[in-house]
Amino acid sequence: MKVADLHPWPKVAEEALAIQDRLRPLADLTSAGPQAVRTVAGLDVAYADDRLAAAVVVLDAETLAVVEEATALDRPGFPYVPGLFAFRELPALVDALRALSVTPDLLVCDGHGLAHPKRFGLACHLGVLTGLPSIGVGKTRLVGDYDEPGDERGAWSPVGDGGQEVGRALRTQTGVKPVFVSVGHRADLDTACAMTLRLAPRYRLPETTRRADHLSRETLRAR
DNA sequence: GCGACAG
DNA sequence: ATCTTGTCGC
Repeated sequence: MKVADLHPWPKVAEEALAIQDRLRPLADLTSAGPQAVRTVAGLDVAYADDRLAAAVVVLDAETLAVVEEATALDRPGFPYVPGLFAFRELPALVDALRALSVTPDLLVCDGHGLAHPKRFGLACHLGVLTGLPSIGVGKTRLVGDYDEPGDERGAWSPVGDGGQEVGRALRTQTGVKPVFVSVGHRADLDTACAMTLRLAPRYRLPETTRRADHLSRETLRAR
């Protein structure tokens, strides 16, 4: 699929923050989620020494069967800084997406979207660059406060920050720690949570990110 | 000054 | 993210 050219890549935090400020207005945080989601893409990155491997796995949203996979190798071009995480993984993720022959209906990122200190996490950034609906599903909280959701699968509680609901702590499996869902681009929070639940019928994390996680690791091993 | 801090 | 043995449970 086609992805817009990346903006000049930042070298230091100051430049990265400026880019987030410039792109933030482009994120669509109010549209209803996509009406017909037939394919969903999961993205993840694995690290080893001074290398990293990005993987994208497209699944049939109905059967969760794999439709297509793509990977890309890269070197970390930016240090890990909470809040600027996207600048570390985006180049490789975009390369992997470009190698895809199909254009997925939704992107499921491992990390946050709106639930970010500047309201522009990886999911928002990737959504803006691709123009595709995207959501963020993180394993741990980055910002905000929340009450522990009920113990049953499907239970959730709002994650509030600065007086607004930036995401939700969603229990995808009974008795298991919740995941943190937030809007990225062109998708509403209800749809994001519904999709996350559909994608996680058996495990805590959605099949999309589980599949992408495995693929990124084996890509690294295969060198 | 003291914590908190996606992956 | 990654470094790592055993252990509890379905």
